[in-house]
Amino acid sequence: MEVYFQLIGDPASLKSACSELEREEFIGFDVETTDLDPYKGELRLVQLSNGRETKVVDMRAFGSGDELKTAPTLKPLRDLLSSKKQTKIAHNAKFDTKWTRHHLGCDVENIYDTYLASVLIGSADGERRHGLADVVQFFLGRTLDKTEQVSDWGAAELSASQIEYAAKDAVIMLEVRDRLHERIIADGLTQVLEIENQCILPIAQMELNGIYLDEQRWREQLAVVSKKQAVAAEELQGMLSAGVAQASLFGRPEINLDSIDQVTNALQNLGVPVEGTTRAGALLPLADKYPVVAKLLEYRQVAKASQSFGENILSFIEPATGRIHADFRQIGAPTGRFSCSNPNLQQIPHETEYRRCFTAPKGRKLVIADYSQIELRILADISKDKAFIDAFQSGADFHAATAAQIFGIAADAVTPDQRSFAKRLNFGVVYGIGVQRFAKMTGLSESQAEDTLRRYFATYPRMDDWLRTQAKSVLSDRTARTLSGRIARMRFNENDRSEVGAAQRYAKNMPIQGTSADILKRALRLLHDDIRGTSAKLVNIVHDEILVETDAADAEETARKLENAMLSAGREFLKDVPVKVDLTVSDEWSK
DNA sequence: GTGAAGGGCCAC
DNA sequence: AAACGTGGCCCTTCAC
Repeated sequence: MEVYFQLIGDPASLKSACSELEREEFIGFDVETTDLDPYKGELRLVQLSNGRETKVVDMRAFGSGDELKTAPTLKPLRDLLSSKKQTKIAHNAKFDTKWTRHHLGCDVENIYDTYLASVLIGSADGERRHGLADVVQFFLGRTLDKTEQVSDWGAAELSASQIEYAAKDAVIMLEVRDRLHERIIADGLTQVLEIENQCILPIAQMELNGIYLDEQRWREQLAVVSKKQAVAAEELQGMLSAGVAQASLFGRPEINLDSIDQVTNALQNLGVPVEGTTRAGALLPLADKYPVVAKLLEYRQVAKASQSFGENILSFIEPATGRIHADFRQIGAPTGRFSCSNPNLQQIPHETEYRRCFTAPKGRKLVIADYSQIELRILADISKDKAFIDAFQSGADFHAATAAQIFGIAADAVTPDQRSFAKRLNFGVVYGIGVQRFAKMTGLSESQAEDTLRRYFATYPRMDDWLRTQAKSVLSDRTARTLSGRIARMRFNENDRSEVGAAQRYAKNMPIQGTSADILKRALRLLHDDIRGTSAKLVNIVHDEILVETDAADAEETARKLENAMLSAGREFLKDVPVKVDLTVSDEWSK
């Protein structure tokens, strides 16, 4: 395929190129960089295409480092990218957007992400890869050569092949979008794609913002845990060795305490009845009778703490900012939930000792907001169950209300145990819990558990209907959708009871979990638009929780904006159930 | 040496 | 143990 491009290396050419492109409705957009990390590398090329010809801007011609952010000669480029008039089509636009924000100093507006579009379509199609070359192959039936992607973009002189490659990636975006968009419309995915496209900018900004971790506090906590681990390891080693058949010539045989095989073996030699798994839930009943089991559980706990939440997380502190810039995958799960890695900021232990290490720097505050019982509210709204909705509308303690209903007592007579029981039941229902699991969870006999579930579902008959409908329709449909239209396809062998059961539970849970993700993403955009230009910075999200860092003086205003964004987003989806957000303003990520 | 799988466990 | 949904990280084990 012949590629037409113009290499741009002077202000006058850039200006005329940008005014040409201003007249376009769609612009293919791509960048080439010397690193994957905008805090480490250089923005080398910016490519803009109208689908016929590509403008390849050589950024070195306009300055280096921070100069680019303010260079007046780059204003036409900034204006074009931040204009809402033309749609900028990019593949995995979070990447290009981060580089543009950090090196050019502007936001890319009106983004169409062909990567996210392909992922959304793929959820309905089944497994497929979503790299640009894969998408081009699948949707256009053409082969795209990506070998130059990993070439040296820091070279003094870029080769003709490199520039041609750069141009090609941008020019093809328009055609890719056209084909993807036919499927987006046909599959009923326009609303969810809009939510995703609008969410890119907030996430790109959040990754650049990073979150501040008080290294000294973290190290203090780590020291405490490491010491506990050493003590527990020593004690456990001693207790386990007693059961090993023969001591070696060199004294007590060492058991690898992290080896399930070796530990199981040692426990069995001591007469502890372990078979199959050694996970905490299974061992807990044995802990009373066997001190060595209790010690193992203690060791596991501190080992997990010091291994998963120890020194390693400190290595993610970016020297340039002193903060942690994790990777967020916008469609991390088919339900639409985010996933997070390097490090995973969504799995920091809830204990204060850990969370309090994530702090606001001096003069700043953290505004922390989370949706209250959002998944149960979604279930109430989707199922339109009157008693369920009433319980939320009354504003009463929802779990206590459920307890009162299933135990047939007055709301003010509910004991803490009964409330806790109802809470576990409410959560279990969202996951499609069955009689057996519920019985084990609560210690009830199976017939008692069955009876309790029957009473529960009798209390909320329309919810029962909805769950049953989901379980039934998935058998023929093999799909489930959220309120935004996000779709997930299930693959299962209809003759395999456990696979069918899993698909049915997924069909119950996916619309609930996924609608929660829809709402959060919508909230992130509303928040982004409302805090732009203020001291407030998005720093973390954890499924139903948003953390914003702000100047202390602006904390109250930021809190109001965050609450409003979350409530508005929730109300766009939930028509019959009130949305509730809990807010905290603090110096650290804890209450 | 490296990578995948399995087990376990952290979050919501 | 698990017929309770979604992720990622750490460690061991084992194959290449």
